[in-house]
Amino acid sequence: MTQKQEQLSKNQQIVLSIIEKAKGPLKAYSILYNVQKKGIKAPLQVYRALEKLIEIGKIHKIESKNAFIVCKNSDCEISKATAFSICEKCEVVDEVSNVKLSNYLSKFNDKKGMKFKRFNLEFFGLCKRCKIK
Amino acid sequence: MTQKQEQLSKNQQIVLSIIEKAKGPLKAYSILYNVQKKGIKAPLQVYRALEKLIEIGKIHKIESKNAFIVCKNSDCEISKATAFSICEKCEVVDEVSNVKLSNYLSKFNDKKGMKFKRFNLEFFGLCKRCKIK
DNA sequence: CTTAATTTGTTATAATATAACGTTTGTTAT
DNA sequence: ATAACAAACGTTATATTATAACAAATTAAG
Ligand SMILES: [Zn+2]
Ligand SMILES: [Zn+2]
Ligand SMILES: [Zn+2]
Ligand SMILES: [Zn+2]
Repeated sequence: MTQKQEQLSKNQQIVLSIIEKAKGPLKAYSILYNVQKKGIKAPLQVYRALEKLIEIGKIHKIESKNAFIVCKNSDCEISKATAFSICEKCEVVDEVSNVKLSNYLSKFNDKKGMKFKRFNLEFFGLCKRCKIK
Repeated sequence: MTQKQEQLSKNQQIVLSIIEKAKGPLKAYSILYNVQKKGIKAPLQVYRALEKLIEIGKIHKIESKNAFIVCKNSDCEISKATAFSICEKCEVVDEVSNVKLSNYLSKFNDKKGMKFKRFNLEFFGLCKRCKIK
């Protein structure tokens, strides 16, 4: 009987729950400070948990910010197709869930004969709130 | 009489020429080692040049690799719309130049009322050479 | 139980990037 | 030309992000 549902380890659970509670992306060392009371003492423990959580699609890394955010789309086809909107002023980040966009990019083919397995897209601009001000 | 063509400073020229000569993306400290014979001694001198070169669209940052590559599309509308293909095996990086893709993404609108000014897209996969092996 | 794989704990260090300061150089307008 | 301003420079120190290396503990499977 194959275990389909990945079982998270203790550290993985701790790190995930911090990221889930956060309103926006968290940086690795900010996560570290937040979990030190729970027994996680070293950066590596955080980074290892992050690595696994990304791998199984529970969280994503916002590359332009070196920060980590929970996946809001039931695990994004295991992180193969990710898109985010990022406000350049207030830094609010939101995961873009648009099937058309996702399909368009997933089907996109390079002229050079390269077959893409994965993409990450980051949009930048001003969010509704910041536009008004 | 307004100076339309940006004139690069000495350090900016040095850093740009290193990046232009490179076959792929270069990391900041690798650039630093390469230019130490030319009088640039400190990381900040490199980072400042990189910042300006990005701003004027001469180079781009590959966010997932923390590396810098020359723009191959006559300065990419001043870096407002960038896309790259990245081989996960040999790490070769290529700038994707596709007008349809660029238009599609430039016109993409968020449901949340956010107007995007800029995007960066990174595709991952195996390049032609690496697929064969 | 045994073996292999994963996860953990720990120390140290590598790699990436910016703060703060004062100086120099380049541009613009008088 | 020179005063005023902005941009670029040089330098030192430090902050931030991430991984190497190794041993111990835990878990999953046969
Ligand atoms: Zn997601
Ligand atoms: Zn905002
Ligand atoms: Zn370009
Ligand atoms: Zn390749």
